[in-house]
Amino acid sequence: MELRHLRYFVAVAEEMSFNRAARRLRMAQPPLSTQIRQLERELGVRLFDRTSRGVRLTEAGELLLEEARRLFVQLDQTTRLVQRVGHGEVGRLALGFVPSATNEVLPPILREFTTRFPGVELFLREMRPDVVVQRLHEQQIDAGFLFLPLQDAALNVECISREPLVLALPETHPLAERSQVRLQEVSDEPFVLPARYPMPGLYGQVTAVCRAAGFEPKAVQKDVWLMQTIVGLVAGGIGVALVPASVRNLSRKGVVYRPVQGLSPSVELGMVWRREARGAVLQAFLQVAREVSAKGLRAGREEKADNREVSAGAS
Amino acid sequence: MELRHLRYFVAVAEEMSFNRAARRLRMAQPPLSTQIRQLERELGVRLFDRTSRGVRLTEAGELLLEEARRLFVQLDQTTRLVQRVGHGEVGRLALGFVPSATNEVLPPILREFTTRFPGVELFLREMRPDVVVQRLHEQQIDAGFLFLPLQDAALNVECISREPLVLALPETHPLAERSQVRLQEVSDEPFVLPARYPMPGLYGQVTAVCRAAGFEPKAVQKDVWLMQTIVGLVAGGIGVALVPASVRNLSRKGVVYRPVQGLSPSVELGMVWRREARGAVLQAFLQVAREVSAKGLRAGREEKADNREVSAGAS
DNA sequence: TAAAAATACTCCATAGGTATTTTAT
DNA sequence: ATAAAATACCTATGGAGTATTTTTA
Repeated sequence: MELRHLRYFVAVAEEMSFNRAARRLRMAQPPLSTQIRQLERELGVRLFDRTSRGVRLTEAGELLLEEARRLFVQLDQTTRLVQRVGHGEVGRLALGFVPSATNEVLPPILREFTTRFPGVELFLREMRPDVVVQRLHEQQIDAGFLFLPLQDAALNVECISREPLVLALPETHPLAERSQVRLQEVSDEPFVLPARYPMPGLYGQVTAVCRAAGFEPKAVQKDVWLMQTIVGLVAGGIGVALVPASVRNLSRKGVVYRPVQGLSPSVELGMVWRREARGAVLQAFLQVAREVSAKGLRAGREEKADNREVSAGAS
Repeated sequence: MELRHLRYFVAVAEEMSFNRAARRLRMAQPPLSTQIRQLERELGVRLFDRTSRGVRLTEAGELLLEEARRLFVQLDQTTRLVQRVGHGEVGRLALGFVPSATNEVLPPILREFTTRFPGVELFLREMRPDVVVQRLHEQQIDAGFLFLPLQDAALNVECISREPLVLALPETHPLAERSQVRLQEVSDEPFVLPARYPMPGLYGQVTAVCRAAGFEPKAVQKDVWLMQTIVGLVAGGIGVALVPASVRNLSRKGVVYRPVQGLSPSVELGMVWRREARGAVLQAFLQVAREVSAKGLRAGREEKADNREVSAGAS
């Protein structure tokens, strides 16, 4: 039996006539008769009583009509749902990310994604970057956000935002007067340093930048996990810190942020997922993230251009 | 989409391989690939992730697999049920009959039918013969049992049992001594006569038989509806009556039944149904009734043969 | 490189069309 | 006599087969 048989059967049953049904099905009457006979033969049951003016359903036919309609409804619903799932419009998505991702990057992505894919159930979990990688391998999360670099053959990585480090100073600090500083000027200051994980990440960026400026940062406090904590310590006058520009969004009282002269936007927040992952929901999310991020990076470049002008004016 | 596509899809999903699935489906691998691609294209969704060792279902595929299986189960149940209904194994059947039908004819038919078609819901209703005809036309009942003759162009009639009239006598009646009587011997007796309906029926039989014997029955009581009442009146000594032989099954105290010499089994109980009725349940019932009745008639002939011998011995 | 799926083509089974007959009112 | 379905026969779409290439782990 094929769906064709049932479609034809329903048409004949509804039209109460082979001729009219054939017209409705855009086909000739004889092949329609043939197909219905095939169906009757396969079932071993007469479905219609043929009279000289049209046809009438038998009891078995009445039953089959009901069931066939139900079946087509079910099939229709199934196709719609399969399509929605296939297009990533329905499903679930688990994300793991370092808290800093919520400063600038994640909110607009999530806003756009939940708007465009309201059928997707989101599971959001903040976690340390090494845990992000671990959970990805364990398939506990579908994608993650953390500071680059990251190398893992099983994972795909895409830079989703790029920003410079800025210097966080206690507002009472002499350099707070300045609109811009050079890194060498803080080479002897005590530094509050971010946590080291089994990966370069932000700590690597900070130390690399300092080394490039010709000094090793003196840690007054290290392995601080949250940016919020870092700027809190800075506000307390414990020391200074190099933090991603987006941390300014925290706008902590008692702390000022100053651009560092000659520092390129080198802090990259990356989006990470399993290389072999194929889920449509994930693909849809990646796509949305890319689009939003493209806007963000464009805005970032414009901002950076503004900065240059400002700094040029100030210098 | 055709069921073929879903069948193939389920096979591939279950085998996790186009090659194995093709083998299971007794077909070559390329056309299988083609059909699956057709399905994917029609749905606009990838159902499998192809790898170099086999395939894996996508999320959409997982969903479709579940739904397709459910759909096939539903289809299977539907076909079975349609077949049962088509063969008259499931359904309902309403019968109307004159009370006399329960003396001999109906019980074995019903016993056989309910045994062979336990899925059929029976509605039984005793009614006057004219009401049987009326209810048939109104489609309130599917078949009826009543005394013949009956002519109605819209109805089919089949004789289901044939029996002679016998003479019911009060046990105190002089003729009760005899093992057999001639009809002329009761030509002056008062008769209890059955009811006349707008049809010949039993009343017609009785009067016809008497007229053939050369007299008109003197009615002491007429229009009696139930055989039970007739024999009750006979037991009360009110008169005699001619009743179908099967009435002897009532075995009313105070009444004896005597065969009437030379009387052929001319009382026919008929099975009646609408000529255009096509219901499978009805057809099945008619068939069973015919089979049982055939046995009954055979038994009847044997009994009659026995009677002849007895009467021959007694004469 | 080896196993699996995709592609390119060929063929034939059968769905569908045309002409006609049969059937039932 | 007429309207509808069945039958007979023909056509051609597309499902399935064979040989080969492409892909990916």
